[in-house]
Amino acid sequence: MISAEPYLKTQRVAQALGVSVSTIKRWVDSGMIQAARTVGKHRLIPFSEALRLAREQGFPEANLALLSGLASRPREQGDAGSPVDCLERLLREGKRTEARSFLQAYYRSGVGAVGLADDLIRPVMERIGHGWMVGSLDIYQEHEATETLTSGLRELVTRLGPGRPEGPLALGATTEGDPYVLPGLLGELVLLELGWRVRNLGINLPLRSLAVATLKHRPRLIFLSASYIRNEDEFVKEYRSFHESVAAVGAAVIVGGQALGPSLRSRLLFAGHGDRMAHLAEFARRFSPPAESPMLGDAGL
Amino acid sequence: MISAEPYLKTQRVAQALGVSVSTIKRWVDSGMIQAARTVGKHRLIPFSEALRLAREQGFPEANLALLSGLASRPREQGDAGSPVDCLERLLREGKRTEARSFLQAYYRSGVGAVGLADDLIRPVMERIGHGWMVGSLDIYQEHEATETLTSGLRELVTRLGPGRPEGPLALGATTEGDPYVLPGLLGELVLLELGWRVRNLGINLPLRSLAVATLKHRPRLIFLSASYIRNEDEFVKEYRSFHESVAAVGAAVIVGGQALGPSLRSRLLFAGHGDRMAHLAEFARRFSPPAESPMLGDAGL
DNA sequence: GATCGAATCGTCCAAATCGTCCATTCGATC
DNA sequence: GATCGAATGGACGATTTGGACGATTCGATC
Repeated sequence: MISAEPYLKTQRVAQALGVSVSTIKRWVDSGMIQAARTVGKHRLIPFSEALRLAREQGFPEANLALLSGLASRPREQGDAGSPVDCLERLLREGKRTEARSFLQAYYRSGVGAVGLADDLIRPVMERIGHGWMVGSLDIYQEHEATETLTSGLRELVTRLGPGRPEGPLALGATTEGDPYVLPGLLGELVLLELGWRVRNLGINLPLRSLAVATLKHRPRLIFLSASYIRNEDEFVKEYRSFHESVAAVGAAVIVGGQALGPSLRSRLLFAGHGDRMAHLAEFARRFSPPAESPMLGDAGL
Repeated sequence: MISAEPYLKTQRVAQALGVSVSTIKRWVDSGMIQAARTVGKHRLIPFSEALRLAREQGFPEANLALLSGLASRPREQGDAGSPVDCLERLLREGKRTEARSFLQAYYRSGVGAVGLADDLIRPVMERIGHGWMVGSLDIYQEHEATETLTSGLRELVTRLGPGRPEGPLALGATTEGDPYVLPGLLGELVLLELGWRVRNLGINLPLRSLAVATLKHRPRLIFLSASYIRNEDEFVKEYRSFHESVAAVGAAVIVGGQALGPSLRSRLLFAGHGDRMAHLAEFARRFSPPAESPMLGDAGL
């Protein structure tokens, strides 16, 4: 269960990040952490800010469990094996609540959205997909696994909040005919964690419509997931038209997904491509705080 | 009614501002917050005061709306008209956070899952769908609206929890080729509220696989939503095979969705049919022992 | 109108945070 | 090796906050 505690005090954040209270206070005062103040001048740090800082600064030993008020979970039954093994087992057995708890506990352990996506969810869903192919799993089990993960990820997305109001904007979408929600959700999570504002337009979106949204919202980044493409030639044609709108507003496109093999990619124009969320994160970092954030100027951390 | 209750109690404000109840009481007593009193000395804090405090503390307004589980908003902007009008406007304008808050506030106002589904979400989505048809809305806006509602509904589902362990089991699914997630989520919400355990197998599920799941989990009820059917004859054939499995475990099937017109329905065997969630609820009540409804209170967030 | 659980009341005190100052540490530079 | 600037961690009294307590009020239900 996700803690309902929305704001953290200095000591909590200090413990979580492994620094002193004084340092947290100084970081807040210098603007590195955006925090509100109580009438009595106490600092209130939004959960999302603490989490963003923890990931951005790359605290490997950050005890993110403290951020959520989550006591370190004792090893329960079923925790044997690697995290991937464990989650796969829970999903196969249809243990939704347990799977969701495990998912969120894993996230809290400090791996961040990228680790969650690339090291846990992706391999698990590959295995489940494989099990479905070879017949050891029924379709409904694959559906149920997706449903469970979707539910857990949406909870995390909601928890991370709408993003920083002044953060750069990213649009996310999945191509027409593509029914896979998980990549879009994971992308949203990754970018939220990096301080972006994200509008995830969901699955099965025609590129024409994504172009309209691009012109209207003028994002700095667009992440497009394509796990399935009905007609490649038609897709390429629509993509080129779409890319004109993108160029018009100066946005960057990063594409991903199994459907975009090398041959197809060679016919498209985009700023980045990646199979993993790590690629998306790396890419986004180059685009996120270059101009406006004074926080990186003083600290070469 | 959504627009009643112009005052907030101490606890609400405390949660919204991220401080304790004691602090709110002290602030009111010291005059920092102007508040009225009931005859029994309870503090009544005008929403505008809470809003002012939130601004002074430096929190974005959206946070306040989200965290206070807002049952009422000031009439400043946007709340004019019926709840349907209001939610439609928020969705059209892409105000996700506000729309989600509104959705949840509406639910908390006591209408229950059935009222939420039939009186708010269904008409709103009909309007949005209509706007898309006539071209006043782009596809991405329809997608975004669905995305927003999905997110809000999932949050409610998660909070209603996995259902009572001893409650009767229901399976939910949406037919193959049907991409609409909302009916399934609403059905899940309705049944959870009635004390059922629910396994929602999600969209785009072949009936063959639903049959397998039925044999394995042996539910008492199956709710099947069909907004789109590719091939009616094939569907009828598969449905009959599916219904054998259903009969084998003694489950009841209730079907719904636009795709199931009268002519098609006459060819199918089911225990119930309904266009509205009220039908599903009524039907489910007959199949489950009288259960107290675990309506979600204000303590959810 | 009577009843009952949940929320709030007022009051109290321990605990946490405030701002400030200073010693220490760590690189970079001279 | 010495020096300097920047960042950190800890200590100080003053202030603010959070939680506990029994009594009271609210609100929903019968």
